[in-house]
Amino acid sequence: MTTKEIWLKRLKEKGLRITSQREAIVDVLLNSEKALDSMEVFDLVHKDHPSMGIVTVYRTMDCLEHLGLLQKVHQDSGCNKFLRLKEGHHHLLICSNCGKAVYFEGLNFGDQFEKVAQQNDFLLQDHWLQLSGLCPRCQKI
Amino acid sequence: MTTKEIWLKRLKEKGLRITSQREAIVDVLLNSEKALDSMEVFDLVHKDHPSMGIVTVYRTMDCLEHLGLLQKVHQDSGCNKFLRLKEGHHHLLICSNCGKAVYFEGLNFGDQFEKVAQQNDFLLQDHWLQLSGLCPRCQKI
DNA sequence: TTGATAATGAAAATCACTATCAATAAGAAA
DNA sequence: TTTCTTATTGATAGTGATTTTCATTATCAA
Repeated sequence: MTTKEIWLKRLKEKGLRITSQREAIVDVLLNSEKALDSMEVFDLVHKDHPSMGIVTVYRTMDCLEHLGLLQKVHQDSGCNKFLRLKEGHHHLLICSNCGKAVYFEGLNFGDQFEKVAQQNDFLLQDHWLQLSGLCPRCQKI
Repeated sequence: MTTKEIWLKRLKEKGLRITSQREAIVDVLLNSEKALDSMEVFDLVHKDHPSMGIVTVYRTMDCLEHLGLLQKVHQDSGCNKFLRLKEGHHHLLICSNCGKAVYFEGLNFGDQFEKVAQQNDFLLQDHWLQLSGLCPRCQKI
């Protein structure tokens, strides 16, 4: 089962309908290696679906986020971009030039974070870690 | 010299003027233990300065950010909140309930971050780490 | 094939923020 | 202190991104 099929199945399970617009938006999101905002998705989708309205993009992105398929990514360039969410625990490495996003695992600072929280009498709930730099391609430019 | 005096001196050094509005805004920011957005600052300042316009708050916050006295803080509740910036390298621990923000030091993951970047052929430029949990007060509620 | 209703697109409304501009006030110089 | 330059202010209008509304359309279960 492809990722697209999984996503569409997820929509169906919630009683939501599969429309050609939603399929087109999902296609764009699954084929992008960087986080996209609604306007960027709209522009990309518009080529094949000239009649699609921007409002449908906003609504669909929102819907996919609520289903846990997309996540918001925070960057200096804005906090309204969405990236396909990867299952499990991981962090993000983002190219500061082109926006390419890579999930990585292997770092586990849980104990240290817990210690810092205790030192400040906080009850730790979550953490947020993101690395930024230049991806291989952008280093060569 | 109080922090307020330092901030006002900083303004003066740049040829900027000390106005009663700016003083009032600085007071609010220095007395807040959580990050505030412009509207929140406006509401707090408005009590003593009913004639102050929201535009002045926007301008002053912007100005203080450029002077390196304030920094933008990203949270689920919004990415337009400002917090007084602490000098040196540090990270933030934020209460998910009341927003109280505490700077902490002592964690240095530079080497590990560098390693992850190399594994992905990225040239590391920056990192962003934030812990969230319940502050002492909010744990008791 | 039908029918209930979810989804769509267009337009209007809202929101946060920015730009414009005449009036005001800070503060350096006289 | 008074004067004068000009930074700052507040009101207003303007902008761009997102949302709400609503009549029309399309999905999909029966």
